Amino acid sequence: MTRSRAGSRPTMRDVAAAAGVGLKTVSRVVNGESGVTPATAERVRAAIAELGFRRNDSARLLRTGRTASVALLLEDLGDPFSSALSRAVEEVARARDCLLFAGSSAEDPRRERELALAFCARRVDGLLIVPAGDDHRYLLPETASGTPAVFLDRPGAGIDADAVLSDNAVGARAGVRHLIRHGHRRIGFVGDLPQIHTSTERLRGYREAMAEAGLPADERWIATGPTDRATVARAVARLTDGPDAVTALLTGNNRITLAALHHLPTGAGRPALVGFDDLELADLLAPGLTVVAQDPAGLGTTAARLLFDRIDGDRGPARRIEVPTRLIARGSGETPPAAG
Amino acid sequence: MTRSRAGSRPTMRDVAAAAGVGLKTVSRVVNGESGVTPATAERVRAAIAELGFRRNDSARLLRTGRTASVALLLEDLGDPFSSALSRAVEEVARARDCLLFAGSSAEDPRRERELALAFCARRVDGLLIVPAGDDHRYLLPETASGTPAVFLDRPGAGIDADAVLSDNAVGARAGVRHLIRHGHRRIGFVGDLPQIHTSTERLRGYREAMAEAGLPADERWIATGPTDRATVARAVARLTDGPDAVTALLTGNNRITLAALHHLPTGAGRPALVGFDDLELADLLAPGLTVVAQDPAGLGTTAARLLFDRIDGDRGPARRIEVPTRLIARGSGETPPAAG
DNA sequence: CTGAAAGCGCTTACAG
DNA sequence: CTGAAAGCGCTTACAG
Repeated sequence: MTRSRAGSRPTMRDVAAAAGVGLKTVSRVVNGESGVTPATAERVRAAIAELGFRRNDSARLLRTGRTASVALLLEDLGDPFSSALSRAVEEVARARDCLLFAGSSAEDPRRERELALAFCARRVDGLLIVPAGDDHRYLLPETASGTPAVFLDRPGAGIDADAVLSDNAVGARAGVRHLIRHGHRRIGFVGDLPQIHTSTERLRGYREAMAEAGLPADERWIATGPTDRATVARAVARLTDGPDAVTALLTGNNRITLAALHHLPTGAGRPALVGFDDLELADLLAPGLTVVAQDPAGLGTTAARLLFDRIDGDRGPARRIEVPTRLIARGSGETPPAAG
Repeated sequence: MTRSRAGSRPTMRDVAAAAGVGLKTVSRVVNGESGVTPATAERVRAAIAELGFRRNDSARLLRTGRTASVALLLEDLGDPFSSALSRAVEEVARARDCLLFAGSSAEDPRRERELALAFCARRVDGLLIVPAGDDHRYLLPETASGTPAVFLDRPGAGIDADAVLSDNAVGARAGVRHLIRHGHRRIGFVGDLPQIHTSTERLRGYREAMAEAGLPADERWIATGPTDRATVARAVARLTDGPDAVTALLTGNNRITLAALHHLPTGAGRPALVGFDDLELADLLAPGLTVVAQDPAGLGTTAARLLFDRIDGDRGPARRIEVPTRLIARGSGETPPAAG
């Protein structure tokens, strides 16, 4: 080994010296450019192998002006929704030889901002954001400087940017219609905090379905708030108790559905249930869990494609794309209303 | 706006010109270094605000020699195990102001290699790998050049590197002991392909538990192979049928457990079941699913800490750390053997 | 076919 | 307190 300094990596300059050629010739060989005699190329390749040289892409990209990377900012990289979405984004990025930075905001707006700006400082080619905060004006200088951003799952606020969303209202409406079709009239909705966009949209779908069927949507049948187990348990208990108790429930997301499943009575007295978001094992429960399934992979793929269109120079007006949800009937949403 | 060129980002040089100061003074203000009069600093800050300047960290890091990023190479970013692991790694990285590249090998050794080398070419400070291939000599030049690698879930091959693994044999042994304790004597094992390290280790644990209880481990009770639904269904049918049918099963991973749950008879005739890997909703099944749970977050945290120790200069011999698994009894593993 | 010079956007080492 | 020069490891634009 003729390494200049041990522990530090050889550079093109080292290779050039070892092969007795100019820097540019090494660059030509490394990049497969034409105009190098086979003999010279061979000498260069030998030097590369001997030194264990690998081109520093960070340096190359600095010169080139792009970074061949995009950033994906999620709520929580560890939840199934985020991870299915990430996987789809990765696949699109990969087809473009683009690497992926990933990070979680942990639902903290300040952390979202810090991470997003850190990615911008690295000069990622584009940004995919599942927003936690409700003010994204901090991104205005970045998008104005040419770093496109696409919002996912929820729209950005205070910024005119692309957004790729589930058709939340349509999906919730479909879920409630399904319950109505199975004979339910008193249907409850348990949702997330009202300041969350998806929560509001799903509640809107619930109201629309009730209205179009000529059913009242009694405010006592609607509960929105934190989604921890205890709070949801109380909400479920309230809605399913007393003379005006609901006979069916639409639960507004994954966590709420899980909490409800734990606290709902089992057996004949159990209200019908449709959950928003699919769950692993949902088909193995008894009865199987009927859900309005989102398509996280579809969201990821759509958003990533849109982002790359922007990176490629699409300057059209901001778009909002809705990705369809799908009702999957498995049993829990098809039980008839209990007598009463 | 006095931007030099629209669409392209302002640089420190632009800021310096706008503020009428030298480049180095801008650098001082941006980095919060001392030795700038308040008045000068104020002029610089005004120029920064007016131009919408944000320091290019990629350029800074090129000069500095590190990249403040690590790469996480998973089997599939979209599966729950990977995503829980990623989340833990991210948290450790974040505490070090380090960004995270993430990628999936999709269990393709060639893709693993491509991605790993692409990360090395970006000069990540370190590499975390859940290996797909069984030959990692391609990494030798990289680790020799000072990019540390830590293997996760399975050890690397052909390279003397750190590895952080689940205590697979111990966990499987605990699962089988649990079944024995509940009266089972004929216990089956359905595992992944024998060339997979975790599969072999879990099978070893199974054999150890049988041996220490003085029970035969009839080869007809052991099935290893692909983990698609159909293959597992056939294996389960074979093991649970006939006069020598097993009364209990240890399923060697998540996918196998799911397939088994779909194909096992329900009700009284169902064999007892312990699954390796926990599943969401496992406690809502009837009976609840008894599992040997891995600790993906623990794996991620441990591996990330080890990696940063290496990045910080720890040159000690390669370590192998085993992260404990945990038996969670929920019902399916506590049913007594069916008469016969 | 080959290579010296300049530059990507910063920081480092140094001089005033 | 301030800044001009050199350099991180490459590519670009150009000249031989």
